[in-house]
Amino acid sequence: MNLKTDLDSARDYSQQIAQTIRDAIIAGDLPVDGRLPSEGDLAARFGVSRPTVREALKRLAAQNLIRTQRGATGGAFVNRLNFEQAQEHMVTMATLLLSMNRVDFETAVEARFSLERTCLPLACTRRGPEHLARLRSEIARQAIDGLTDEGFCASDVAFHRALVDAADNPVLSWHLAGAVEAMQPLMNMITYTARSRAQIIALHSALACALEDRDLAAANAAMDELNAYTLELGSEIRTRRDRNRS
Amino acid sequence: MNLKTDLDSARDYSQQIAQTIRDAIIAGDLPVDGRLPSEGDLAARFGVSRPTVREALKRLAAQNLIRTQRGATGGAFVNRLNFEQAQEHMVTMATLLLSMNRVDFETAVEARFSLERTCLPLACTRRGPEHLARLRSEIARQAIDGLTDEGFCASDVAFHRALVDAADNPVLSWHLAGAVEAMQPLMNMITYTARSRAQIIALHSALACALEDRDLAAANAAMDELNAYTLELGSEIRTRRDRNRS
DNA sequence: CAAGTCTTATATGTCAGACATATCAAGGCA
DNA sequence: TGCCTTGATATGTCTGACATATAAGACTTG
Repeated sequence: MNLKTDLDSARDYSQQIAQTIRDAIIAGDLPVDGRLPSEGDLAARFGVSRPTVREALKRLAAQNLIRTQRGATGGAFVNRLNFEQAQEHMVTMATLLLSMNRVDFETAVEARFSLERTCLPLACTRRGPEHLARLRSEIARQAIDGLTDEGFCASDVAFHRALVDAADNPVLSWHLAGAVEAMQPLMNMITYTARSRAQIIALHSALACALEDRDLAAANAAMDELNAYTLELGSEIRTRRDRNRS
Repeated sequence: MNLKTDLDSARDYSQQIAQTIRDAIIAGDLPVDGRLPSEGDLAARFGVSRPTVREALKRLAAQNLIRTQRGATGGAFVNRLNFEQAQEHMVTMATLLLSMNRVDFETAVEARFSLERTCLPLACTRRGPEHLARLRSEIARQAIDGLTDEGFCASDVAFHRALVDAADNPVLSWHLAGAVEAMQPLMNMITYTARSRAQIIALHSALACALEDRDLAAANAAMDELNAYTLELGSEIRTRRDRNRS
C-alpha cells in the first residue's frame, strides 16, 4: 500500500490522486474489498486538504472502482467490478458515442449484427433448455396484443440478451450485450407498426428454432434476414421523415 | 436547461446531482460543447454548497462527460465523447473485469477470437492499400532481431488493431479494439520465446495475405490457427507453472 | 490613432475548520 | 445475560476564504 505521494503542482491534485489510486487498484496493489486509508489519512499523505481527496475519491466512485461506507468501520473499499455494473457503463458510453458522433444508422446496424452473429456458433453448440425457454418466453411476450412500444422494445432487447447468453461465455456476453443494448434508442424508432412486429417475431422464432436444432446455417440465415429487415425499416423511416420535412 | 433540483436527503447529494446532469447530457438537453452553469449557480439551484457540486462535477469528469476550464470564460463544458477516449475507458474496464473475476484463460481467448473474427468478412471486402501497409509494417517490426517483449506485444496489439480497422466501421473498431487490447496483459505472458514469435509472425503473415487476396476462407483459417496456437501456448505456460509449484 | 499594458471581473482550484450523521464497539445497568 | 448508553471514528456537508487562470475592457503610450 505504498502510493506515490508527490504531486505535480501544475495539474489538478484531485485528478492526480485519483490516477495514483486507480493505478494501484489496476496493478493489484490494493486487494478487492480492501479498505483505503481514511480521507484524513490520504489528505495528510498527499499533503492536500480533505475536500481535494474527496474529489479524487468521487472520481473513482464514478467508475465503480470504489464504494464508500459511513460509520466507525466505514471508509472507501475497492470494488469487485462485476459484469453487470461494467455493462451499464458500457451501454452508457456506447449510447453517447452513437448519439454524439452522428454515426449513421447503417454503420451502427452493421456493427451490431456483425457482432451479434459471433455468438451463433457457440450458442448452437452450447444452448441449454433454459436458454431456449428464455427465447421462447420473450417471443411469447412480443406477441401479446396491446403490448406497448416500450414493452416490445424491452422484450426485443431481452431476447437478444438471451441469445448472446446462450453462448455461455460471460466475457463474450458482456461485450455483445453492451453492443446490443446501446442500439436500443436507435431501434426504438422502427418498431411501431403491427406489420413490423409480426415480421420481427417471425425472425426471432426462426432464430430460436435454429438454436433448438443446433443448425448454424439456419441461425446465420435468420440473422441475415433480421439485419436486412432492420435496414429496410430504417430506410423506410428515413424516407417518411424526408417526405414530411419537404 | 431545466434540471430537476429536488434531492432525496437520504442519499448522497453529489451522486444525485451527477445523475441529474448525466441524464440531461444523455437526453441531449445539454448540447455538446455547451457550458453548464457555474459551480456557484448550480449550488444555489440544488440548494447545496459548492464543494458538493464540485464532487458531482468530478464524477462526470471521471467519465469524460465534461471538461472544466478555469478563468473568466471558463466553466464546465459538455464533452464530445470520441472513440479514442471511450476506448481507453473500455480497456480499463475490461482489464479490471478479467483480472477481478478470475476469468480463465480459455474463456477470455474464446471471447477474443470470436469477436475478432467478425471483422474478417468486412475487412476482406473493404481493406485498402493503407490497411495492408499497416499490417505489413507491424509484421516487419515483429521480425526485428532483439525486439523486447514489450515491443513485440505492442506491435502485436497494433497489428490486430489494424486488422479490425480494415473493416472500416468505427463502431465495430471500437468494440473489437477494446476487446483485443484488454487481452494484452494476459497475452504478455505467452510471447517470450523465439519459437512462439516466429509462429505468430507466420500466422500474421497468413492473415495479411488472405486480406490482400480478399480470401475470407483463408483469413478464417489463419484466425483459427492463431486461436489454437494461443490456447496451446497458454496451456503450456500453465503446465510449466504447475510443475514449478510442485 | 494604434499597439501594448494594466485592471478587473469571473470562474475554477484549494484550503481550513466546523458540524451533522451513520455505525460499530465497549462499557454500564437492570 | 441482554439491553442501552456512550464514545470513537468515519463519511457527508457547510461556510468562508484565498489562490490562480483567463478574457474583456480600460488605460497608457509611442
